Amino acid sequence: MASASIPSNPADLLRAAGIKVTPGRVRVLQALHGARQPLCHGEMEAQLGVDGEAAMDRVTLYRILDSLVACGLALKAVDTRGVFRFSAAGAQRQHANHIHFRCTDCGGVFCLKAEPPPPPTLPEGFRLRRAEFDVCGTCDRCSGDTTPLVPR
Amino acid sequence: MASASIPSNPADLLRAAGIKVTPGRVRVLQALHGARQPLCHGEMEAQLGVDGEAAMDRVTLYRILDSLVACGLALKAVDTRGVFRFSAAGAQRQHANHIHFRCTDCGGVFCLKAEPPPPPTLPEGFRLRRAEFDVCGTCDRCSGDTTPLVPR
DNA sequence: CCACAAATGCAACAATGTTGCGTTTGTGGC
DNA sequence: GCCACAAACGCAACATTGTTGCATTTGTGG
Repeated sequence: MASASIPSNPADLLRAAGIKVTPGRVRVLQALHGARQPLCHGEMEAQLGVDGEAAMDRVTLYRILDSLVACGLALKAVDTRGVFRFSAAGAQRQHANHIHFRCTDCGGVFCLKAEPPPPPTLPEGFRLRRAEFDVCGTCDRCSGDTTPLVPR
Repeated sequence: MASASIPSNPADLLRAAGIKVTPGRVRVLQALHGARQPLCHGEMEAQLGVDGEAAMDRVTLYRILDSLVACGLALKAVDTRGVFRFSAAGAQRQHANHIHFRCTDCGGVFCLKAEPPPPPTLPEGFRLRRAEFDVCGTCDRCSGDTTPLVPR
């Protein structure tokens, strides 16, 4: 097998990003890539404990996550409860060109066909970093059966 | 002047909502209505201190905010730093037909001229509750002076 | 005006995230 | 393979934001 020009295993990703390859970082990156949705700090701690290895220090985990975000290998966001959630960068690339629908009932995320709207023009001096169309409501299953969902 | 059928002062709003009218709640509701953007707990504490009256107990403020949310007089959301922000219910109506730009640096919210994009069509059975165009980056002041903002 | 439930103030606690500092470890150079 | 050094780690302590328990005060209906 020839050497991969597009690195995909955690160690290579870390090397390519220019930060040291440590067991902790490899484990965290693996966990992020294996996750089907962004993980918060606590979930990640639990996840890592399952590996059979000793649980990682809380602060170290925070620092690893920060370093991954800083070098672009991970993304940081905040959920509705105000907790930071981390996801592997690149995981969202496949989710680039369509809109997501979030079910507020079951928490599920669904991909819509529609293209995201173009970013708006900003006033002088403003810099756009991210523009996201946040669409939420209830999915087909959750809409159907029970919840009247406070129409007020 | 006839009795108002649409109550608008804090005390009447509280009465109409069916919860006790207390000085604290009136003050908080006034602050919320006077605010040009959602306030976090700390900002509200500061705001209330300015009134000349004694600052309110931290826990009491939390509970007042919760009670206002519970009876529908206030709305609770979470900002990018993971902090809860509260706004007067109805206050968002005047903010309905344009896009908001959120500065990730100073936390400020700015109103853009552009109209919000039309809501996407949903698959069968899905119910839309909210569609919001979330635009963020750095405002003119924060973009200008200091931060290189990790261009990497 | 009274009684009672609701609201408040205080203290303590809980969850999440950060800082300082001494020790360990990955990495480049030999 | 070995060394030195900076980066990463582990630990302890701290900071911020939000919550819970409980005794006291206060708004409201009668």
